[in-house]
Amino acid sequence: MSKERKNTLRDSVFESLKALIITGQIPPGARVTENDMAARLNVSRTPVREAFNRLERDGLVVGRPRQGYVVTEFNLTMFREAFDIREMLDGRATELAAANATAADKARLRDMLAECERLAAIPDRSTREQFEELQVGIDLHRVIAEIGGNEMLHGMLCGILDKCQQYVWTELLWLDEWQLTREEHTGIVDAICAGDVALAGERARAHVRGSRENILRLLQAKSDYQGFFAKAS
Amino acid sequence: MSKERKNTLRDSVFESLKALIITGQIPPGARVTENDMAARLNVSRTPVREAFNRLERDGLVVGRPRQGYVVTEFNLTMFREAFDIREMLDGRATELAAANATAADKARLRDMLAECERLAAIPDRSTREQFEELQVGIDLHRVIAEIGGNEMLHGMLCGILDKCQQYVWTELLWLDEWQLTREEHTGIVDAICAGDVALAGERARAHVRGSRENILRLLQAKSDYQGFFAKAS
DNA sequence: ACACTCAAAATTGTATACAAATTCGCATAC
DNA sequence: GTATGCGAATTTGTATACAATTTTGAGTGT
Repeated sequence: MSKERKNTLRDSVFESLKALIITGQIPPGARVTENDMAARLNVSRTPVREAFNRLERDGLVVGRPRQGYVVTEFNLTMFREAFDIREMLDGRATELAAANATAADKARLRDMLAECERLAAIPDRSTREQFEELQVGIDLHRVIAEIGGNEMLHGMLCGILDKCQQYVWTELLWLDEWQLTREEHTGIVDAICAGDVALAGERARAHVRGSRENILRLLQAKSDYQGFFAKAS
Repeated sequence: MSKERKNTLRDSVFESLKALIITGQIPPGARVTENDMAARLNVSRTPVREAFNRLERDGLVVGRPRQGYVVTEFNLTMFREAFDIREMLDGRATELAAANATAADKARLRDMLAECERLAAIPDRSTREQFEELQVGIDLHRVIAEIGGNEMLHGMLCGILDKCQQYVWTELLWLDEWQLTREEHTGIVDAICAGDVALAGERARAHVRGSRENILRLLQAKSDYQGFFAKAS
């Protein structure tokens, strides 16, 4: 049991599995069985099974009756769907954040930006440090949604961001574009701090659109992306 | 086992419980235990337990460790949150439907409108028939999202609509306003059939906004709504 | 060499047994 | 009469046993 963040085994198994999937350590298309995971995490099948249920509900795995579970494979269509939704949710959440952010909230966002800059300034950084910057950058959006105050919206956006994180990290994408991402994040936080609701929302939406187009362009530039993306079923 | 729509007990238990909750037969705030439900549905605790997990993930029940589950209580804040999100999702889904609907899709929507009209024309209709009209009216939105083609958006909207259906039906609301609802639904379907993306989206958003304001007004007119709505925690 | 059959293995679906934690009530002390 | 403490009952958390179904592969017949 490498991670035990929650009280119940079910929750810790869920978090462990989600992390393994989102970070690509268990790649899309990989078959995962209850027994394997139970043995790997030193627990019985029961909590593993319940974790699988939640993962399936979150769209991270798909399971067919009596045939086992497979980490969700994604194709360009699903990618576009996710980013289309994320544009709406992220835009709205950012508007709410601009309307509601307290001084403490603003400081928290600035701290996260500073952490990104710090990680970016490390020369010849490792994959681990690159992943951390990606993580903080995505967490920024989660925190913005939290600040916005709509709990339901926050929860939905977190689910979408999990998928986006998996997409991006599994493909190890756009390492040269992170500078642009940091600038856009700064612009969003600036607008939130200024309390400019419309500007913050539009910058967030533009940021998501830009990320989507950027990633799509890079994916199509990769001649072998067919190997990563599942064939459309 | 009154309903067995799926292959697995877990799914049928989930559907049964969801129906009981959405229709208010198990009201918000009611305590539900695994043993009770297992006995009531003549199954063991295991499938009941897994159904509870999914219900909790969908926000229909809340469970605290070793304390049991309670049907989610809702307050005005959560109501506003849900309708705020629904306005976005429903609007976008309707735009997509207007862009993608085939002739068969359009016929299907028209059929659903006709069914609403038929149910509305019944004189002195029973609660059962009123519920059916509500059901078809909400299913109309589900079908529109399905036609839109964004699977992820469809799934998210269905979850929100479950909550909205519970809100509305539990409160037995706005029986006199159904005529207006039918007219708005007709306007939405008309725009979809005409392929007018912008108009369809705007009509859908206006419809959701109108429903929200309408329900809020009626709720606040009820002097005793405090008895139905939980105190803000 | 290929196809077909059947049995065994793998895997999930369900039930049940037990453990741990919380809640509730009753008895007792003051 | 009230408060406190302890134990029984309730309820979920976890593990394990068994059932049902699908897949796989070996073996045989042509």
